[in-house]
Amino acid sequence: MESIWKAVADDSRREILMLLRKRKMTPSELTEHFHFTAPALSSHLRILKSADLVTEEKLGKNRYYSLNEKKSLEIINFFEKMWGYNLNSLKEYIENKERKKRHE
Amino acid sequence: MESIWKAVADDSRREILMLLRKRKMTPSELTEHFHFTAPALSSHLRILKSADLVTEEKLGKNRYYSLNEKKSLEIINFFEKMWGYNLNSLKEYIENKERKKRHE
DNA sequence: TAAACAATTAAATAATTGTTTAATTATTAT
DNA sequence: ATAATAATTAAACAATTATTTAATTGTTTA
Repeated sequence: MESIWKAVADDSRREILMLLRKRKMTPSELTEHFHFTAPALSSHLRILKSADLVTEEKLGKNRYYSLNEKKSLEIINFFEKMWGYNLNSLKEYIENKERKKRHE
Repeated sequence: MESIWKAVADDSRREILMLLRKRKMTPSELTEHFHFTAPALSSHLRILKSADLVTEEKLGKNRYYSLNEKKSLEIINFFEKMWGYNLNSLKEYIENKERKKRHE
C-alpha cells in the first residue's frame, strides 16, 4: 500500500487524477495527454492504484481506470487536524465557492 | 519556490507541521522529536519554508519556526476542483465534526 | 577576546523515483 | 493458428532526495 501523499506529490499523477475526474479512461487514452511512454504511465497508474486513489476495471483487452473519491478525505483530514480550530473559515470558503457557482 | 505537494509528501515534514500546530519552535526543540541530525532537520525546514508552509523568525541566536496557515487552502483547493461536485458532502463532514466537538 | 551555543551550509553517499527500450502476457480479429 | 492490439513487467539508467559528518556563520556569555 503506497502512501497517498507520495502518490499525489507527482505533477503527472495529479494531472491523471484531474483527467479521470470527468470519466473513466484507458491507459491508451491517458497516454495521449502526456509526453512520456506507455510504461511510464502504467507505472504512475500502479502507484495511484496502490494508494487506493484510482480503481481498475478489466474489459476485454482494455482496462478502465476511475477515481476513488472517498480517498480525498484522508488528505483533508490531515489539514483538518492540523488547522482544526480553523474549520469555520474552511466552511466559509466552501460556502463562498458555492455562492459564486450559483450566480454564474 | 518548492512545490507544496513535494513538501508534504515526506512523513517527517508532516510531523514537523503537526508539532508546530501548538506553538512556534526552534530547530533544537524540534530535533528532540526525531531520530535524525540537526542538518537533516534544517534541510526539511528549508523545504517547508520554501513551500511557504512555515515562516521563520530570528531572535538572537535562536530561530523560531511557525505554521503558515493560509497555505492549507491550496491543497484543499485541488481536492475541491477534483471532487468539485462533492462540496456538500465535505461541508456535511465538517459540520459533523463540529457537532461532535460541541458535544464532548 | 575567547569559549560556548544555535543553526546553517558544504561535500559525500545511499536510497528512491521517473523514465526509457525491450520483452512478455492476455485478448480479439482474420 | 497467426497477426494485431492493449497493457504490463523487466532491466537499465539518470535525476532527485534524505541523510550523514565536517566545516562555517552568527550570537551570546564569561
